[in-house]
Order: sequence, then structure tokens, then C-alpha cells
Amino acid sequence: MTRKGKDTNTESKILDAARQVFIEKGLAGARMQDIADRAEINKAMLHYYFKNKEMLFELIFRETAGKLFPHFEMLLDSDLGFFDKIRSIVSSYIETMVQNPYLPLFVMNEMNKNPEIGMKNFFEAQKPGFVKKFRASIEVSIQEGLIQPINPLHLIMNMFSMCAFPFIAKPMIKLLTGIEDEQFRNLMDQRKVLVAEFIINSIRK
Amino acid sequence: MTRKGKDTNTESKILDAARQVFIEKGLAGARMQDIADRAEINKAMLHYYFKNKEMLFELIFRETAGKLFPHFEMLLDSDLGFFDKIRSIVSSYIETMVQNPYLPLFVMNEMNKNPEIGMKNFFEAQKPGFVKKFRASIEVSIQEGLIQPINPLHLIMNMFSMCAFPFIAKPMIKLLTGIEDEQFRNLMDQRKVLVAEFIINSIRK
DNA sequence: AGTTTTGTTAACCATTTGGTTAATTTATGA
DNA sequence: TCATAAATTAACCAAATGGTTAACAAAACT
Repeated sequence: MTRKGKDTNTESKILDAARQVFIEKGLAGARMQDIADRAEINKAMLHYYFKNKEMLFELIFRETAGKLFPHFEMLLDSDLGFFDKIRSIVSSYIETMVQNPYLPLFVMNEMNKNPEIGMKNFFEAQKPGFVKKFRASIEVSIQEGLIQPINPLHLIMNMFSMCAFPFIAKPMIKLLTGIEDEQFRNLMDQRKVLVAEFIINSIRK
Repeated sequence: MTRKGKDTNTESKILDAARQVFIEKGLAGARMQDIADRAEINKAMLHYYFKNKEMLFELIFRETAGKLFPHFEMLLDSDLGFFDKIRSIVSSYIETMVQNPYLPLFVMNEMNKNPEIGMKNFFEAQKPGFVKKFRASIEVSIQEGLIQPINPLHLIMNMFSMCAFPFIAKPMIKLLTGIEDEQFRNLMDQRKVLVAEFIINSIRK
């Protein structure tokens, strides 16, 4: 094995632990010792593999932020009809959140609390451009008379709001409604179709 | 002045500073010294007026969480038509967010990071029940044939998602679209009517 | 085998942090 | 006026925290 120490068991154990801790506690609340403990390694190894807390955090943040907007550009370029594009994006986006429920709150919160770190690493993790593509697609659909006129930005905001917000507000939703994790999960599954139809219903002519 | 030391200049200076710091940095990231500095008082005063960091935080959290759902119950009891209720709630809710843009992220994040503290103090700050009232109101409107059938919970989620999420995602929205604070503010103002009409458009028969 | 590189550890260190204390100043009230 | 209580401060403290070091073990190379 002439590999450059990458993917060592230790290294990935650290990354796994760091992911857990940073996502659970945030940058400010995370403790290096906690990460070392969960990885079952000596704290010094953290600095051996990754220079310091900030470097380790930026790595995890970039990796996580990268999951925020999956293959949407591919989808938007496809020959699906506009409504089916919405259905696909909504469904796949909510599924992403179901798989990574912590995702939206973690990214949004760290971007707010540490704008410099957040923005720098977000750009490295995320190839923007899908917004522009989405906007264009909406404008075309308006021109074609397929949907009612609406500021594309608002439509996009509405869509991602309805997809992501429930995961951010989960504790409050559970508190206000008394539902449990399983029922919450069911609700989110329902939303995969419900949200898309809610949107389409509102904008279709 | 035979008042029991309440509202002392010092005391309210502390509260103002604590509000700033906790909201900006969160519980984990907040520093007592930072609060003392911003209040321009000696750090010991923090412990003189408020036992410790957690007590001070709970106070601020409760106060802040209390703003999350204003006079909705009053509004729901009014004799406004269902659509006008939606218009009123959306508009007043977004205005609340415009006035306190940090509100949703702060509350949601702390409830996630510190479930015990969060939930305990949320209940003390918030008289629930407006959800039940809202659900009932939606069910009646469905029965009356005014709107299409929809799970009230989803409708409520959709509404609050579209109102609150943009404020949580503000840094990302600015990053993805290139807009500045002023334009963001304009967008949010537009949403006061846009979101309500978007919803009504989707559910009306 | 022996030497060099890589991985790992325990102990240590400086700084930060939440919190305390004892002394001092500033009202308050008899 | 004088004693008592309330407010304020500087100095201090112990624990926690991010990070380092020096010694040691395990591979890897020759």
C-alpha cells in the first residue's frame, strides 16, 4: 500500500466523530476532547491529522454543505415538464432531508454564526448556478403561459422553505403537536408529494 | 422610588447586552465577559443580578421565544373570513420577523442544541393552543367547501415555513442571489402579501 | 537487521472561562 | 448623623479547553 496515509482507519474514525459532534453541538459547542473520545483515539491525533479545530470544522462543514443542493442542475436540464421538475426536486430534496435531518439547521446556523468560515467554505463545496437555471426555467414557463406570473425568486424560496423548514423546526413541531419521531417521519414522507402539488396548484393557470 | 431593584439601569443594561450576545453567538458561543463588556459593567454584576450563565440565558430565551407566536389566537377568534385570517397572520408574522430577523434561527437552534432548556422555557413563554384553534378553523373551512381538503398540519407547516425560513436562510439567499440587505428587506415586504395569496391560490376551490 | 518514517500516547502548557470573594463605594432609613 | 443595606469593583480561583511535546511503538524501506 503506497497510499499517502489517506483513509486510515484512524483518520476516518476522527472524521466520523467530528461530524457527529460538530453537527450536534455546532462549532462553538464542540469539544476536541469529545471528538477524540467518540473516535476512541488520543486527542493529539486530532492535531496530527488535521491541524486544529477550525481546519477540522471547515472540512466537515464543506462536506455537509455540499449535500445541501444535490443534482438539481442535471434535473433542470432534463426534458421533464416544468411541473414534473418541481415534483422531482421537491421529492428528492425532502428525501435528502429525511436522510440527513440535521443538514439544514447545521448549515444555516453556522453560516449565520460564522459568516467568514461559512461563506468561504460554502463556495468551495457548492457549484452555484442552479438558481440561475431554475429562474430561467420559471420565466420560460411564465412566458409560455403554463403558470401564472410570479417572481421566480419567491417561487424558489417558497419551495425550499416548505421542504427544509419542518426539519429545522422539528423540536417545536413535536412540542406543539405532540407527535413523535415516527409520525414526524410519516408527515415528511407525505410532504414529498403534498408540497409539490401545493405549489403546482397555486401557480398553474 | 420604593421599587424592588427592578429595572435598574444596570440590570436592564445587562439584559440588553445579554440579548445581543446570546442571539449573536448562541448559548455555547456566548461569553460572560463579552456580555459584561457590552453592558459596560463589571463581570461580577452578572452574577449579582442573575445567578449564572444558564439563568441569564433562560431569561433571554424565554423572552425571545415568547415573541415567536404573537396574538394569533385573538386573530383566529375574530370574525374575519378564513382567507383574511390567513392574510392577517402571514402579514403580521412576516412583519414580526422583519423586526426581529434573528428570532426564528435563534429559537430553533437553541431548541435543537439544548432540548431540555429549550422545551422547559418554551412552555413557560408560550401559551400553546393556537395550533388547535388553527386546525379547527381549517377543518371547518374544508367542511364548508371553502377550501380543498388538506391535512391542516401540512397547511400550517407550509404557512410558517414560507414566512420564517427565508430569515433563517438569509446568508445563503444573499450568497446565491447576490442581493444585499436592502433588497432582502424589500423581498420580505413583498412576501407579506405574496405568501398569503400563494397559499390561498393553492387551497381555494 | 537496522534505520528511517509514520502513528500513537501520556503528560504538560498557556489561555480562556464561568464563577467567587473580600473590600469599597453608594444609597437608604432611623 | 450614623449605621445598615445595596451596588460595584479588582483580584482571584479552579476547571475546562485548544494545543504542544517528548518519548515510544509500529510500519516501511534499504
